[in-house]
Amino acid sequence: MPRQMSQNAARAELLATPMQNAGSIDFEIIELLFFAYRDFVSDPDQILIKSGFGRAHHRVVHFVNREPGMTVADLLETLQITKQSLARVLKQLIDSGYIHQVAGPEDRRQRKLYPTQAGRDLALALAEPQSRRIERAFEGASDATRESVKRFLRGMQTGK
Amino acid sequence: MPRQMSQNAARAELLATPMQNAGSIDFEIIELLFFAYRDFVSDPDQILIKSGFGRAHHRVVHFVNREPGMTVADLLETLQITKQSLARVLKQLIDSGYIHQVAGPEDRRQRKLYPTQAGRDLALALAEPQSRRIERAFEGASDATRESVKRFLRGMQTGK
DNA sequence: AAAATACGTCAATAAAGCTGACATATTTTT
DNA sequence: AAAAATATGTCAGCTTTATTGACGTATTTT
Repeated sequence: MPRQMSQNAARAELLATPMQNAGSIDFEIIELLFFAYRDFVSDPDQILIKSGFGRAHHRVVHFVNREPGMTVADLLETLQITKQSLARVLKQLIDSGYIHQVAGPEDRRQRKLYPTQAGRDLALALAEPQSRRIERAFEGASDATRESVKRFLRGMQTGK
Repeated sequence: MPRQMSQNAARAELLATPMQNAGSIDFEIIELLFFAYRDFVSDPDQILIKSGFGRAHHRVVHFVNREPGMTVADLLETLQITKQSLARVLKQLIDSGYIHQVAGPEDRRQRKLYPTQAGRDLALALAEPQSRRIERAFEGASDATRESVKRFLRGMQTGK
């Protein structure tokens, strides 16, 4: 009987109705973004496990390859993490020969970051399955549709 | 002179050319997805810090609200994490009164999960800024465009 | 009665982030 | 020239979120 009562008391507070698209909130697209990104990063994650690297290494290798010569400060800004968080990951990539540092030619305090050939190869290998997944998602889509998706994704950024 | 030489040796391996859209790989959209998701989760993150919760709690609260009565196994499948990872987060949410468990009516081994009113309120509060951001990204877009974006995001999922 | 299932939990570990503090080299400002 | 600011590196300690492996309990299925 006491157990029965506490169960009833609890049940009284519970909501059994699904939270649905209400009050102008589109829960469906919120979930779609979650699932899309979850699977999007799962591809490179599998590859990275073999090298002993993680998602953080992927991001660094990617952006340094996209913009060789970027500084540590640029990278911090892009990734929106702290200097100390980046330090460990960056050091491992430098020690492993994927990234090199060069003192800035004008401002010698700066450390400009460049990929090695191994770093370029790694970045390409990681991008490939992601690219395949994106192509699959775009299958049959027009150029206009592709542009619409890109415009949407750009609009999702805070900096715009 | 030795310093000069080692610098030259290093420079020989470096790649100064940006990794651009080549070999059918669209790096731009890969980055757009990264930035879009980075900012998309930053909104709820700010709110969650106040409650002492994290991103993991958000995901659990969201899905339990979306599908009240889902089991622990359902949640593990959805989030694609391990039972032990979920355990701590779920326990905290139950102890804090955001989620309740009820033994399954047919299969009493199951623990069906339901939000409390506080849990529903939290899920809504977290979804609101995300919804605003999505609306901003869709500003001026047609219904057809919105559908195209959703179709793309669906296509990004492994399970499809 | 035995096996499988759903869940909970203990222990140990790792990756990735954080804050704060401080050091060094270099450039800019006063 | 001296002082302040900047770019980077590093030390130490901490937190969150995840992992694997092992084991226990209740319940259902075989």
